[in-house]
Amino acid sequence: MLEINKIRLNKEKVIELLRVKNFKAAEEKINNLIDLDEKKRQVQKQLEDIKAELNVKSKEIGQYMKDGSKEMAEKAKTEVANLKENSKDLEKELSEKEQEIEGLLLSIPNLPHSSVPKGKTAEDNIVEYIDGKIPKLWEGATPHWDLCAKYDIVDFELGNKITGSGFPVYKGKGAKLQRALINFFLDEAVNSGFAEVQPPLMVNEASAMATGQLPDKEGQMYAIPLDGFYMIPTAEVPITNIFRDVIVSEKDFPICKTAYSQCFRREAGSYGKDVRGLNRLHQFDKVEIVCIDHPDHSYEQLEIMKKHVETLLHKLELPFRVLRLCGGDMSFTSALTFDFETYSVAQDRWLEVSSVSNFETFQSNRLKLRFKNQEGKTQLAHTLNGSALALPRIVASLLENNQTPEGIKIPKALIPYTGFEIID
RNA sequence: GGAGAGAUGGGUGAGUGGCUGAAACCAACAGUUUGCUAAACUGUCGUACCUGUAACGGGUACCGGGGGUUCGAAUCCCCCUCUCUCCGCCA
Repeated sequence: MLEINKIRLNKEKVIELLRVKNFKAAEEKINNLIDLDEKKRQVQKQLEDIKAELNVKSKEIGQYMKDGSKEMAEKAKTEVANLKENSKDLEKELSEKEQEIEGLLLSIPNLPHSSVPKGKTAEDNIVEYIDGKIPKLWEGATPHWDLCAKYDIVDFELGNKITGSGFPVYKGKGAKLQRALINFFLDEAVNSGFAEVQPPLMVNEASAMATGQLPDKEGQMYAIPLDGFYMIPTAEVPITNIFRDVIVSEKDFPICKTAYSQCFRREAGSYGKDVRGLNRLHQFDKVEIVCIDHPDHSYEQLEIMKKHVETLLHKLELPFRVLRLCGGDMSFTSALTFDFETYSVAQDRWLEVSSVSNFETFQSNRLKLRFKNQEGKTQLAHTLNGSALALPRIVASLLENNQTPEGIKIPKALIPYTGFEIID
């Protein structure tokens, strides 16, 4: 959520930046917002003046009662009654205005960083660089879903029976590979200075609201209405909520956390080859990294996080490219996002395996995550997060790229974790 | 799931209708003293919003959350959430 005061002070700039994000009706909404805010403040001032008077009068009544001057007290009481009548309408108006403003603010996306390219769709993203060699496959090479069946390591049909599509059952070496990747990613993150946490997989409404899943993305999450909980779509939600309503100490920056969790996404509306095999699941595993940092240093931290993801992909020996997302393809909450995509040879396509973003103060404003700056004032911190990494597409790429007539070769870095060198 | 107790500022904890934005202690921060550390002493020490002065000023709200009673609520009433203790169940 953007800060109303900043919008007020930089109206033109805000509108201009919202256009980069292809936000429709930017000018109209911002004007409306500023107008509402102006009126709200007028009403608030009137109301508070009345309340101040009420408070004074109430104290006087107390004094009259003590002195025994009943008449004076009664007189003051009628005066107070009138004031109260006026304040009721104002109070109603104020809360209406506040709700309207809140609603509007929630509907406005984060402002893009100055380096974000203009553009509407994924086509307009900028390829920053491509890293690694794309392997040549042997003649009998097939997409990962065939390999999963061939080696009996991921069973989609069985998952369909137990739950439904998008809930695969990992078996044998497939299950072990999952465990290996999770441990590998966690160990790497911890070695890079991220503190490990194991958060709940369900969150309450307040948490989902604070990180922006609610109200707009409600349909993306699995809900448990009986208890008012939501299954987490990413560990970002519980980890970031550690810092909800918290004032951190400036000397603790950067605060870096990592967590493994399973993630649950309804992915309503997805279909076709995009969702085949491991490409898109309703339940999947991911190791997430989250950082909280000082506004002056958050973009340096973003680079550190990018480097970390790069290192993981190098160690897994996967070819990848890094995209700087354009305004139209970025998420609602992000100010700058880099996507990492591995090349999955048998499918002949790039698969998104990580997304690393700086949210600046967009999340922390709703979270009320602040720190005391050097002048002793509280100020919103910057939040960042990234996947490091999401498993299914990594598995897809590993299976496809490393397939040989003898079986699927495990990258060196992973062998200590799997305990085997080949899936056959 | 049953019974009871409770929720106050960073922490402990006082406060049952106006003198309480909230005692006291601890922690923290700043200063004085000291050869350094420690101790002692002095001071500061919640958040948000509105307003804006020559002024570090003025105002409003907040004592788990929401609603109510009252001229006036941390204090009384109702609902909810959470915590603790005992019992039950259980990996």
